[in-house]
Amino acid sequence: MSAEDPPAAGDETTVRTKQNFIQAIVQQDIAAGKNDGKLVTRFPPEPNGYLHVGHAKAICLNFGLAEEFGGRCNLRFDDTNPAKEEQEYVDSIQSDIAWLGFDWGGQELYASNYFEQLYAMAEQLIGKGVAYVCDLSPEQTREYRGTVTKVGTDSPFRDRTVEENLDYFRRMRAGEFEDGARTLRAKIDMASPNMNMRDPVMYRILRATHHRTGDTWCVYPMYDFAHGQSDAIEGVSHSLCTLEFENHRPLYDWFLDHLDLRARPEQTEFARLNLTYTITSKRKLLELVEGRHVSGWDDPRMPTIQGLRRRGYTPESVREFCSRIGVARFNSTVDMVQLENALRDDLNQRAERRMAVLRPLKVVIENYPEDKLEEREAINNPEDESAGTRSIPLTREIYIERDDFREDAPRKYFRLAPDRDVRLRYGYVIHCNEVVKDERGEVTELRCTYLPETADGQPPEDGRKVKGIIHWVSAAHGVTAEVRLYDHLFSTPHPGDVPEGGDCKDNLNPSSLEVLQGCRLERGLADAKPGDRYQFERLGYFSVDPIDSRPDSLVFNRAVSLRDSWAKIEKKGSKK
RNA sequence: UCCAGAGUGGUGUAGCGGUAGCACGCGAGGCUCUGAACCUCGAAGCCGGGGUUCGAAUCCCCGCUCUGGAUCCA
Repeated sequence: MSAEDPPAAGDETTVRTKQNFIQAIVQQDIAAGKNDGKLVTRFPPEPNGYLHVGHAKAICLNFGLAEEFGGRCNLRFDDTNPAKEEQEYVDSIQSDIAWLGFDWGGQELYASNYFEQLYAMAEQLIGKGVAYVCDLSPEQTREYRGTVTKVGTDSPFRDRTVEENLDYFRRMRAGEFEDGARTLRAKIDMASPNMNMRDPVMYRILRATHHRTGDTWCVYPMYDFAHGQSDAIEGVSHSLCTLEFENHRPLYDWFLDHLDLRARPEQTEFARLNLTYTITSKRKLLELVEGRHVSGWDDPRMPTIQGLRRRGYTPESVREFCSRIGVARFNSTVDMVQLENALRDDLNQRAERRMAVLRPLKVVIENYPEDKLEEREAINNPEDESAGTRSIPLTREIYIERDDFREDAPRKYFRLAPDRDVRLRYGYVIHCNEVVKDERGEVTELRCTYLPETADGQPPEDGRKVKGIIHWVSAAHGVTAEVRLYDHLFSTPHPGDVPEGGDCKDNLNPSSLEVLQGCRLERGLADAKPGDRYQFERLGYFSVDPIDSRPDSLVFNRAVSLRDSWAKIEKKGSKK
């Protein structure tokens, strides 16, 4: 580059990297020397369900920040409610995070690790006179709390002495009282406009076997009493959570203020991810699984990490998606095509091309000798020369896609039709002479002739223009497989928007799954291994189902179709 | 009704007092042995009203709308 050259548009010195508001906060805090200039974040799932794409956003945020600023991100299971939590979920969550490509240092943490310390903190607050044991029943507690518009009423047990509270709390731990008989509450303000500050419960009595601590405890801390202190214990500097915890921040800070903790984590909230045509609610996803509307948490139609994984998504594409959608404080719904495009962009670069005919229609090339077999050279990936080439056999009888033939070709349709031409990808131009039908009038076979001079992309001698190019598979050499096509799980963009008494399940898309048998794949695909991904030319990206596929009966999942501008044209035409 | 938060093209996101940018989507064209990819061009936006200022998406005030908040859930 000569000295006169203007700086390139992408010049690093001229482009300020765009950052989201949390990156900005972190950068400022580090510059200001907060937490000795060290960033520590955490991802704190409750092990009571499978992770979904919304969690992926939080994971990418927390782990991504740690990577970017040379900090650390802890994986901490928020396991303070033994009634709901299970080891199975712990395992799946770890597997999902690892799949996404993040590293928590091999050492997962648990809020339950801190039960003893949290208990001591509770006694400390009792000692300070800011926590008390309350004998109100759950129902009474609710009544005394008031409503959003009506202030609460002080509990009659609010003014017990420190000694009395300590005694009761120790006996709670010792198991002297029934489940639900007493609670430990923070003495804050029953008239606070923030409901979370109306003497929130810190501990409840609950006899349930905990997945880690077994039966050693019968009192368990509530989320609010566990989360901030767990952050502090771990030296977390930035505690990122979703918007619905905004009203909890004063309480988060209150506990920290009243305990003598060295570290001072800071909670910042961001908007959770919503995606069109699906739901990101653990509860509702569970309903779909339990109601058998899907085959399981890993059904390829599910927005769970396991579902995306099985469908054929790459971890890179999910991370790229998370980076594209950004992070903000505004509740928003991201268009599903964003996710799909992230996958397309990734696989377009990396996936090898193959030919596959999903709905086969036999074509006999009448002037092609029966015993003739040509090996045609095909490019494995036009985006990556190093992927090389392969050879595919061409014979007299082949299969083409039913959709690539129309008896009555609409305007602008430039594939095969009676007395029309089309090019076989990597092969010759063929001309359709005759349409063979069965007694029901259904097209069963096409009789065609090929133009020998049109090999290697050469045009027909008579100057005819052939615009259409279609994929095909030799009838004698293809392998048969099952292919599963997926569409949106819900038929409406905002399935959660339902009228009173409605249910998002009313919006389920009845044709979200289409199973195709007898698909014909190019011969080399016989060796495809579970999880392998390919672009089936002109169709989309497909991967071998890791659960149901067998070497002798392959099952492919369509992860995402290719963009289809013909479908768009046709749709537009039919509207007019 | 009370508290908290948020409103920038269709969607998502930058901008932090000085000509409103990016991505996807959309439209038009080009290229192409994938109607893909790629390239070019284009349409489209600061919730409303007042103020402060030479100058406001940005600061102030008043509205409007949306989201969240009453589990011994997280």
